[in-house]
Amino acid sequence: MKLAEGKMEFVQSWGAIGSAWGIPKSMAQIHALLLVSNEALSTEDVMETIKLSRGNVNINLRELINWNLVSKANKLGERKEFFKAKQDIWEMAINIVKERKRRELQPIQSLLSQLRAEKIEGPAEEVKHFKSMIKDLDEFITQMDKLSELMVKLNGNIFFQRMIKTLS
Amino acid sequence: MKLAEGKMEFVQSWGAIGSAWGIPKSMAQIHALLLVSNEALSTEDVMETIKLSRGNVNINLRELINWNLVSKANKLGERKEFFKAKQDIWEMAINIVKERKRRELQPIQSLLSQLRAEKIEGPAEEVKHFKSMIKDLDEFITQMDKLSELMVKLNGNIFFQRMIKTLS
DNA sequence: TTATACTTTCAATAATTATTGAAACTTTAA
DNA sequence: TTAAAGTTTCAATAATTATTGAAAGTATAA
Repeated sequence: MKLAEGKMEFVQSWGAIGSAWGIPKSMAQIHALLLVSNEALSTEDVMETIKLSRGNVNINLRELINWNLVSKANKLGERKEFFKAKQDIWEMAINIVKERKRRELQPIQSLLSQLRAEKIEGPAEEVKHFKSMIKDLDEFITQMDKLSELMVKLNGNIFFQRMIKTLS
Repeated sequence: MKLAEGKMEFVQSWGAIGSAWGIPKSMAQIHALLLVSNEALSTEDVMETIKLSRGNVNINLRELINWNLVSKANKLGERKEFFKAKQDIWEMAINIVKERKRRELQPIQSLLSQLRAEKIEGPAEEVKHFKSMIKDLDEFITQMDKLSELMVKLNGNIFFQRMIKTLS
């Protein structure tokens, strides 16, 4: 298999996988292309390689930069902007976890703490069930939150990585 | 706040949150309703409470059963089927993790192992970069896979839960 | 066996989300 | 300055995904 084919296969599949992760297909494809590219690419390089419109590429590159998965790079003597994916996989994962946490965990937390603060009126038995459900969820989410922070803190800690590798 | 209002607020918000998690709104709403309900509900109970079509409720209940988040229950002397959410939050989380693993991790793993097996032709330097990217990703995904298995195994292990609570 | 209560299916439709592309804006070199 | 190169924006459109509802299917009691 030619290198170019391999790259394209990776780009296409990463796009499909992205969809399953709730990440727009183009965003995932662009990220994949930058990941497998040795050097920084321009907007036009990306547009041509994966046949996307300028607007799409521009918007998704910005989003990738927001997620801290991609950074701008300048090439000597070139006026254009170039883009490069951060290469450290562990760091990449941390950033995705952070982003998911923000999008997925935070809204739950604020809902639950709001409901916990309410005084609920109704049949004692049912109120008890409702309250305890909310409480359990809240505690669980708090634990997940801490687990993800732990992961961030242990970023690159080779000992921890070995531990996971060994266990299970 | 009345109990019924509290429940409905929870159901609505859980639906919105579900969307952010890539779970169909109706599915999340139905799950939420069953979570806060003291007793098992029939298809019609669900339809009426959250104003959804019969087909929708039927399909999503089946999906929730597949995920092992809901189970069927029979009521004495009733011909109808009733549905009840599994109440243990930790177990619920495990099942969601399993499902996500299946949907999100497995496709990546098969893509990566396929690409690792390929002989790639091209400029040595670039091939090296491509291969090492694929390898790093594969190793990382394997670690995540093990971490999730670990989580499943430690299901309900109060010691582990305390550890997380303390750390971070 | 048949009428009834209940469940499932799926083509049509609605709702949501992603993408395009052309116009407006910004920066730079001459 | 201003022309050219480059970037950003966003309303319109396309693509995808969820939902409906009516018709077909199944199980049960009499």
